[in-house]
Amino acid sequence: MIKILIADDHTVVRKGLKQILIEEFPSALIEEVADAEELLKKLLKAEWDVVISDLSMPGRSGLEALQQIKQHYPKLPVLILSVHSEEHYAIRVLKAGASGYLSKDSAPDELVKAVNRVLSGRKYITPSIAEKLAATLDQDNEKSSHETLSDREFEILKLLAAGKSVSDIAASLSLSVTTVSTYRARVMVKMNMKTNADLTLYAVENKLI
Amino acid sequence: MIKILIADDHTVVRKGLKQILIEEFPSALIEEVADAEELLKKLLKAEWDVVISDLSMPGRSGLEALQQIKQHYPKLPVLILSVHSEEHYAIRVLKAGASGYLSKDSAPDELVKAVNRVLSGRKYITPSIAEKLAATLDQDNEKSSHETLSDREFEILKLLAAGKSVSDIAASLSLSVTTVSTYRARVMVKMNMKTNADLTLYAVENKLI
DNA sequence: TGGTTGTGTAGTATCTATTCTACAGTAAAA
DNA sequence: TTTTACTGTAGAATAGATACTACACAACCA
Repeated sequence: MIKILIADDHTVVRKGLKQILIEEFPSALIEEVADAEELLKKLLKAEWDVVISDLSMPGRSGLEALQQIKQHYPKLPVLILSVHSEEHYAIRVLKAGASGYLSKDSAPDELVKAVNRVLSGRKYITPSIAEKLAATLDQDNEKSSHETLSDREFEILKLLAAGKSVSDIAASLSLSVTTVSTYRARVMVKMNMKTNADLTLYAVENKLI
Repeated sequence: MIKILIADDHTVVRKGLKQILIEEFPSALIEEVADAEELLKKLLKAEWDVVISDLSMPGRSGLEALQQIKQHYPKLPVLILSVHSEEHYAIRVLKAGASGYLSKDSAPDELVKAVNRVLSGRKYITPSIAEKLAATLDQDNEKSSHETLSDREFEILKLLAAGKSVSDIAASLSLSVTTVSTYRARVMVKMNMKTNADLTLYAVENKLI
């Protein structure tokens, strides 16, 4: 029996995914969790064949969760689901060890295809992601400046661009304010910017927010 | 029998919504469409008790669709669903005639509550939206909100939106920092905003910078 | 004409952010 | 395999921003 674990903070999305999967895998055992914490707990309690997880969840982010999963269960295939278009995340996510990246507006049969594929131990890469992958191999210099940021820095960039205060961010990520400020400073240097408004503008232009 | 029509371009979301509604209204007839075009077609073909529609769909937007629906079927209740937080859309959507506004991460029972409510002919307004509504009543809504600002306030708005710091502005205008801060606070109140990022976004949208 | 509202301006106390520095772990390079 | 570069993290001292309150003056309207 196939065991599938779904992690997403939106009930609607969880129900939808479950429905789609049940139709394709009637005999599968499918369970849901609403955040990264629960996800990690469930992994401890039982063995799973595949995890389908949202990228943006409250508390620990999906990316962090993914890294932890990969550390403890390197063989467990994880499919990452995201509201963001592939452009800005796919590569990052795959590098972190995901077996595939799907945007939330993918067709159901793409989901099914992806699940089947990762169940057989392979990766699920869409042609357009493959292209991006190839591109990053060629010239690393052509990439947009935010791609030179570390995961954490990128996370901070988005939050700042969206208008969150340094201390809010620190609180929500359980970091010290000064840490967040340090990230901010590094982002500013790397991206050659000075103010949060620059970040906001950049984020708008590049559809990061 | 209750007849519910769901419009959303994401299959996952449609399935999820349907699932939630079926659990609450087992005898209801629930159909789905994937875009505004189809939605309008379905409305022609049959009578519905409530429409639940996404705001952002390919082609014609949900807002446009809503306006057309309200023109032809003023009595048909429409619940608008959105990925955006209430802040920037709720009021606009309600003004266009929607019976309610729900963000996609609302809990399922909020959806059910909303549906029950609009089925009984009333509107579904969350407390926080109600507050926003009340706030906009006082204000002069004909002109864009920055026109209600005094000259000095507007000046500050532009400088802040461009990323200048409060103390830079104070220095360049030979004012006390606290004075500039006070202007900023007044701008925020008048424009119903919270962060400098909001100002930047507003300024970009309205081509002020 | 006298009350009310909007505007320009600040001070004090407090909260928030930044700078500069540091350190450990890891990945990459020599 | 040593060295170097980058990343994640934070503290102490300092700089910067905000809330709250206040006040004068002009305009408006009753």
